[in-house]
Amino acid sequence: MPFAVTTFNAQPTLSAEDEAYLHLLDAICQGRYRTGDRLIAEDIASELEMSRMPIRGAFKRLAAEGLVTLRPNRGAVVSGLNLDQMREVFEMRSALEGLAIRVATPKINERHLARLERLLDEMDECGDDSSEWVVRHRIFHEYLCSLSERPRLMRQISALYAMIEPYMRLWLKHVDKPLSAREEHQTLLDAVRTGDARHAERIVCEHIEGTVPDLLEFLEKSGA
Amino acid sequence: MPFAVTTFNAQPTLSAEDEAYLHLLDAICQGRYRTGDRLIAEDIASELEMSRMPIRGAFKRLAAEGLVTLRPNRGAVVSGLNLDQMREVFEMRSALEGLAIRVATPKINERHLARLERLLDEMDECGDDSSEWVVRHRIFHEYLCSLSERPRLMRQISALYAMIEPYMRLWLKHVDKPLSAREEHQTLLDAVRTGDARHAERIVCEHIEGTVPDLLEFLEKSGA
DNA sequence: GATTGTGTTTTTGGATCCAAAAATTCAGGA
DNA sequence: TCCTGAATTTTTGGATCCAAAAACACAATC
Repeated sequence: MPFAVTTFNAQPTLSAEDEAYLHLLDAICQGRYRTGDRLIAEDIASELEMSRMPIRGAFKRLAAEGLVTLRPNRGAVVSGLNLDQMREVFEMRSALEGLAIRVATPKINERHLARLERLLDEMDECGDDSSEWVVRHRIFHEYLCSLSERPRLMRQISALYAMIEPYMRLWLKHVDKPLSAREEHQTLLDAVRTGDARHAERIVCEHIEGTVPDLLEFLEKSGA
Repeated sequence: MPFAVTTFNAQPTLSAEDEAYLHLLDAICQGRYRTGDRLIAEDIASELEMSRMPIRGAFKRLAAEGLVTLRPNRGAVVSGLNLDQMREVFEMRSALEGLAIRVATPKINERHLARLERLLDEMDECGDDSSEWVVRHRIFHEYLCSLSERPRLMRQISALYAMIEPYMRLWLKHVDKPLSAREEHQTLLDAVRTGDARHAERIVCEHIEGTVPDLLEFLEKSGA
């Protein structure tokens, strides 16, 4: 039984805690659990058919990422972001994605660019399904950042994106996404293509910070 | 018993897990646990006179911060940083502290500046005690960053500093700290004083990135 | 009707227990 | 002597158990 085994067990049977973590992460990102919701370990445990223990572990991980808040003896609640915190997260995203793109730019070749173009096309292709657009938008940004080959930086960027994802979803469900979206991303790719790292960095920063006012205005009106 | 109580219990009896976390964080930052050391939950549990459970929680928190690595079924080891990872952490520090200082600059008044000057003096005062200098250096940087009033950004910066602290300690124990240190920090404060946020940002970035080559060279030679 | 106090239920944090995985030891063979 | 591999010991991840804290319900009082 030489190599068939490894080919088969491609999924290395993720632990109960991983399963719980993924489940909760997904539910929060999709907005199934909302800001302020209390997460009751026991309920989730029986829902996933495991004991309360791995759930506790998952809570801690989520708390470390800032997605839930852990009050001593009072359990976990979904954190959510108020307007100030939202601004803060976008500022951090801007700084870190800027860095990622700056580092990535000199490493990017034609193959990468072709793939990035394709990811942009795929964003366009999802038409009115704004939820799907958010998913693909994230994939585009994360793939671009990943070309920096900075794992720790990547993890941080992903964590930040997870926090804003439910709000992005909410926003784009209720307003049309700015027509400039495709254009902006295209501009970004063009900047990357020229190989001017600092320039590309500036473009992402502007791109990210540019969406903040509109998003905040929407959230303010919808009384989040 | 109106107010005496609250005055008394200023320390809200931190949980077993918090205690474990703080103990381990301290031990790692001080270099008492070294890169690659296996952390055996049971040993630490009996050392701190508690069960293995809160230790496991602390491991998870440390893993989320990147200070330890958790291999499935094979426990926790102190992560440490190789040269590439070191570079990455400094890049991230540069981006995030740059952001913090940029946000902080317009909020800084004379009182803050006086305090910052005093913190610089305190760094000078510790003479040859390089370990103490590292502590005060961190306090200076973190106080300056904290003036940005961005809690999430602060936590991230602290986590990054925790990772490099043992190496800073090692470095400054074996080489004299650059005489330019005081000068550089003074330049930074001067920049902040002018109120030019972007300029101050550039100065911190240069300050942080400037220490990387020397530190890396030292670590390379000492074969870390 | 609002408020306070008390007794009950829920939920949490931590301890202990157990099975499975990994490390370690050690005996036998090249 | 140096490998190899089975038996033993550690160590881990998860389940269950228990005491203490918090939430809840509800009756008595103002």
